[in-house]
Amino acid sequence: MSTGVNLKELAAELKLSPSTVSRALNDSYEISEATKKKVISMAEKLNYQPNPFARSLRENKSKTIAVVIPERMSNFFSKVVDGIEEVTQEHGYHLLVYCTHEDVDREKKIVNLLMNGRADAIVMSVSSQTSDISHLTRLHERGFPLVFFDRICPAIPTTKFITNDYESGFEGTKHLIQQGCRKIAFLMLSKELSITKERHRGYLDALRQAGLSPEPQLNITCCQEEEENIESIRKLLTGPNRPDGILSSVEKLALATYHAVKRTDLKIPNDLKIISFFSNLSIASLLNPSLTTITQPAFSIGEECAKLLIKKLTKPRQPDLPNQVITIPSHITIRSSTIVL
Amino acid sequence: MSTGVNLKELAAELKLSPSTVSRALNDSYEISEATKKKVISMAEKLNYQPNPFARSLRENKSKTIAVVIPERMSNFFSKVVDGIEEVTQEHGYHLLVYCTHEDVDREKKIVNLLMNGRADAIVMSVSSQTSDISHLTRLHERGFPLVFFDRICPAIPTTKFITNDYESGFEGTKHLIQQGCRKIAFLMLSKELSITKERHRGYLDALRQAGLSPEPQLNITCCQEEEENIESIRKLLTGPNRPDGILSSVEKLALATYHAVKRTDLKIPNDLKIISFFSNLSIASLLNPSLTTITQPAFSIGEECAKLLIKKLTKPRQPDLPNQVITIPSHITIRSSTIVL
DNA sequence: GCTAAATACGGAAACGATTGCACATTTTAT
DNA sequence: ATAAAATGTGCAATCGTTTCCGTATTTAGC
Repeated sequence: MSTGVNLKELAAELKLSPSTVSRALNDSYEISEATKKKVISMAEKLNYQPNPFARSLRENKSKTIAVVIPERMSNFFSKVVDGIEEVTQEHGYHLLVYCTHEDVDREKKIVNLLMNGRADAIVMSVSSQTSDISHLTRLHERGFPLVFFDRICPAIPTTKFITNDYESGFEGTKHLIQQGCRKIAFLMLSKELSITKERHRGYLDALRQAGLSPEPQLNITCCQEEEENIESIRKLLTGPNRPDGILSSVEKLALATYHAVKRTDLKIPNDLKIISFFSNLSIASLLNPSLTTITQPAFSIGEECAKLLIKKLTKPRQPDLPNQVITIPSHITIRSSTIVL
Repeated sequence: MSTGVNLKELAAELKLSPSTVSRALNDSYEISEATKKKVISMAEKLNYQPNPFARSLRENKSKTIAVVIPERMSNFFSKVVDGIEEVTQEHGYHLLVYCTHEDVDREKKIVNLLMNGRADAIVMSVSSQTSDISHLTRLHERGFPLVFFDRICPAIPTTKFITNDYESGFEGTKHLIQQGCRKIAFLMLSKELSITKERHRGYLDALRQAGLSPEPQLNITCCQEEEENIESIRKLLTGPNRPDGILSSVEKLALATYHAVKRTDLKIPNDLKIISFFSNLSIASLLNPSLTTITQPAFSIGEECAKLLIKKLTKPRQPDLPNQVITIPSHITIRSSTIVL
């Protein structure tokens, strides 16, 4: 419906051939400065816009990057996408954004759809339900540029961007121990997730280093239903084996914990201390009491993913994306949820 | 790089012509069931994926919808996009998502980029800085399918989806008055915004109905810098003309108000009552005190936008999008920030 | 003054799909 | 038995670019 002029019409108007006009617009050395000027001014006058599909078809690239995330209602993922957009937009790239809602089947469908070349690359964070990664290996084996961030697939030999999950888990736990906690629970979304594994490893090592023995009942695997999570945590908090500290490996479980605590007569931080991976600093300081957070550099992670891909896609003869894990450190901000005054 | 088989190769493999194969895959009546079977099974075997750009070029449609929002870090906009994706995905549509960061220039650039047909339609919420809407009228005049939601352009004759802003502003203010407020401030992002105007109109009418006179100094226009907003609000709260109630027309300003209050020794709800348009229910109830909210049906808004566009784009001879405003009502949830026990 | 190179441009193929038209074969109608 | 219609398939144009060639004109070199 939005049919402006095309190259042929523009050429006819200029009494030139389409090939000349195309070259002029692409600033080819074969075209004289005089005709370049004429072509450009006429193109502007007629508001010529090259058809992106014709170009994509011919050049076999779409100037589009697909972003696949498990949820939109998360400060972390929103910031990552902002970071990606910040650098891709400068280079004229467009962003297709897909949300899996933590559903592997949806993830597979999306990935399979993307195999037809609609996007030149994918940057993704896998769903918490993803254990079979055949759809991703297939994609990668076809040579499709793919980078992971945060929730990565270690088995796929490409570049991954993460934060220092192990250290953060370790330091977070250590902080709780230093504040006097002896029974520390670990909250996670899924055991499959790379981030859970690493953060949990840090948690365990910190416990061991302090001479505390890990208790399996203190590891809580949550689900997608907020209400269900709140109840699981409430039961934990009112049960016989009540923790005195909580390390939450994802943002939403910290909020669930606050909800759960409201249903008990426990007080944070006196009866329970909590620290969480959390990206929404404004909210963290407004919670009551304010939440001690491990803040991931979400925006930077997005930027780095995008920079790498842009380099790969725009420079002439780039090698495959190297199989490496790039770590951008998080930082801990201590607030009231772990400090008894 | 991800070059699978194309139609010609698939046809060669089957010893058929490309046209026959194309028709078979598109379930044309001209092709016998026998060959359809053969073609389909071979297509699956070779994992044939039609090239989306060739198809788009030929059919002059992209199966893509562009979404333009002012920010990603907002529960409201995230939910709207989720709603849009929910219905578009079913119909095989893809979503290009752009964020203007409340910047008109970025908005114009994005809209101009979209004029080349990369997307079949646009669904958008304008930036708070948008007063010149020439880029949008141009788009619409070219016949480009365009729908607005929440922050709409009343001057552009197309379909817009909003919530009952006037009534919500009215009822919210009325609620504050019923709780004893006499000096009610109104917080907004920009006077230009459709939502500000309507919500403010409701606010003014509620004041008048209660015999209260509106005071211009109680209308606070905020900006993009959270810290700056917090300080403006703090000054308001500690100044000589201190309000005893606040109606915040957007989510982020409610949070800024909570921050500002923390810097004073005022107590919510005793010294100050607050109600806000707010979509993150989980957070609203965790704030201290919990926040009385006007909740917009974000997901439904997204769904409705998408349903309308899908109908327009997939049914054969659809008329232009009608010039109408469709209202989906918000609802007020009273919590502690407006109720003195 | 004649060849060689440089300059500036046009013609046409190609990218991968869809589709109007033609055509051969079979079926139906008379 | 023959014309007409129905069926199943192929050829080739088309969508709007880019780019490989080819070529005409000018400039340079000796």
